[in-house]
Amino acid sequence: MSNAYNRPDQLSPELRRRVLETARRLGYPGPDPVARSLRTRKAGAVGLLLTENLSYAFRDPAAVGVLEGLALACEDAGVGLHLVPASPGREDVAAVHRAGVDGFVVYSVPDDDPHLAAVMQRPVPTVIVDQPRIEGIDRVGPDDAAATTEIAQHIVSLGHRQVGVLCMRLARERNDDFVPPERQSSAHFHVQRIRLEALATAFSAAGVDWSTVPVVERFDHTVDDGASAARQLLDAHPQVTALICTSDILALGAMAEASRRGLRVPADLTVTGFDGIAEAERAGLTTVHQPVLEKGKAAGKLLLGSADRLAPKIITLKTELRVGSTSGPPRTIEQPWFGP
Amino acid sequence: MSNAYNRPDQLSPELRRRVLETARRLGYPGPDPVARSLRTRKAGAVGLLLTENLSYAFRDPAAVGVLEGLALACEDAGVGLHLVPASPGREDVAAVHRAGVDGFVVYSVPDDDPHLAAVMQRPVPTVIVDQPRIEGIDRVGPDDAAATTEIAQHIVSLGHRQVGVLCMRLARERNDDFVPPERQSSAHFHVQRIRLEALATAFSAAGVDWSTVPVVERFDHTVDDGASAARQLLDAHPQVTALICTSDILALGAMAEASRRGLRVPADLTVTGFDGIAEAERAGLTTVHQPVLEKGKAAGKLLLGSADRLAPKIITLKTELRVGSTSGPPRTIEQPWFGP
DNA sequence: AATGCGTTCTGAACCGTTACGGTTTGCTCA
DNA sequence: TGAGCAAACCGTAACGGTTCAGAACGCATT
Repeated sequence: MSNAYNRPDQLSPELRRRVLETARRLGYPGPDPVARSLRTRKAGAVGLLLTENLSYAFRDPAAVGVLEGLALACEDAGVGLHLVPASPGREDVAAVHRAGVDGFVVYSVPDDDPHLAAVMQRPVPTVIVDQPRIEGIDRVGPDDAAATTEIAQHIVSLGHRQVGVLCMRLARERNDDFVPPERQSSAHFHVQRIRLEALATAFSAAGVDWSTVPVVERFDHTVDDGASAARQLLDAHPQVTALICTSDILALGAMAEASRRGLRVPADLTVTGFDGIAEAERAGLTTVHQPVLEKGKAAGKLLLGSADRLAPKIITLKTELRVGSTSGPPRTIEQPWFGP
Repeated sequence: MSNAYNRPDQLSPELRRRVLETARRLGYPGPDPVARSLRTRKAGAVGLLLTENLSYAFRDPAAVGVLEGLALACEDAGVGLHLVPASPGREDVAAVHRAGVDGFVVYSVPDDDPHLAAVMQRPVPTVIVDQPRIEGIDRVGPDDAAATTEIAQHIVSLGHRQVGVLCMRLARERNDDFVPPERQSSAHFHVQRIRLEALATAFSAAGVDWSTVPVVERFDHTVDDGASAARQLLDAHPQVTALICTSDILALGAMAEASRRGLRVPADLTVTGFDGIAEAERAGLTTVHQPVLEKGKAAGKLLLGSADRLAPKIITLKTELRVGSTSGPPRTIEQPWFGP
């Protein structure tokens, strides 16, 4: 039976024909994939865990890039891609347990997420993209600290000393507001924490007191949120000359807000992003480009090829600072009352 | 064992504790999802078949909307979404057979696709989104003929008689060129065929000889392809006053090409789209809006709730003609040599 | 003490497939 | 004619759960 379908060489064409013919007559729909999976111990699918409304996942070009790369790798290997439902609010981990997959790719998840814990319990290989970084688990992502340092030094070298930061979600609890120092250092979203730390280090080295640098956080990740974050920051700190954003999406929002206020970029305000999405490129945004498609592809290949590997593998992706037309020297502050 | 995990009420807390304790000591990773699926005959996932490079699927906002809606429905039901690898070129149908899913959603597939045939052979419920329309199978989608007729009548009533059409892929074989009549009527992509037929009918009724109307096809579905299609059409038929596109993406490309040529929209050229994606809305495109998110959601709900339903269900979505700033009366043709 | 009843616990059957190894068949060659 | 051997065929045992029937047990009632 099985042979007739999967191993034509094991039986004569005549028998095969007969078997298939009667199978058809009996209305046999072909081998059951689940039973096959049980027997062969291969599910033929990789699971993708991302704790995020799928809505946002699909809307964020960087996330789409990763997804696309992963899908490409799966396609090559002929395995399916199983999206595990795990929206931020949901504590129900059953979906992770239920998923019939040969491995998991974890993307953009806070390090204290229960879904992550559930994944780690499953006896299948796991690859983490970007975050969180966990000891002994395969990981693919850029060197966020180095890349962020590069961008910070670019800003510093232009002469900026009054800067502000727009960042993405730092923890599972929503905080659409300024970020106190302890929340920065205890952020559960690893990538954001690393980037903030790198900024702190770089600016401190340049003589800027980091505790005076305003950092505004947004839970959701849309251009509009970037704009509102910029508004909140600039309302409270109109003296800042550069807005460093931890993503291009936020940066695009910041630019929209700048133009709304009549601020010229970069003459009045420098804006930088992170990721290097196409839209940012078109807008001439100064940003750090990272190869998102490659990231997803690498994750898929790593996972699919991870059979009987001993040491965990870490893949660090190349990033590149791309200086666009949104960064320049700070405006000279007119101080007429101190004038000659 | 099983009870300890899934039916705590069936045994004493003491025994449950002991069972779980020894399970942990033995390093038991929890019930195997595949074995469970085999026994319960529920895979806990729905398959999504779309014969398209995932790349394009993710790039097309209309497709993303459908995907998102479907993901939402899956999330609600706590089931996974299994993306079946099936790029256009690939004849390998094994992935469909291998997928451990409780049902399939088929989206944007030509009616002669082998993957579709494979899906139909599987003894699980299937829902088709948009196309192809198949007798006896659940379907969710708009009334393409009616919506297209509406837009055609809009164009006609504005006074246009010299029109051109830009359409998406009509068959599995690539044809980035003008479309002869027989290819139009035999198109394997049902939605495109219906729309072309509706246009033919509407314009014929308005006294336009459809066989003289140029139709240009593009295999890939990007803004750039829309632009190149418009270029090809306008180069050969500079007299057309309206470009009807079967998708917003193509229409956006057409507008880009119009501006490249120095044609004012709508003064010199009317452009219309189809879908009502956000980007089109922003551009003020005259288009037919369809609720893509609802479409995906409806498909998911239909599939998940299709147990023991007898008659196939057809859900027809509301569409709405949205007249924007890209359609207007045709330019008056200057014919100096026939002047008074 | 025997009976009845309700709860907790145990064991075996079953889900549909593939892997494995043993048996049959058919052929060649001494 | 029969040994030797390869190809073709077939039967059976897992894979790891869930389910369900019935055994064992504890307690109250007759």
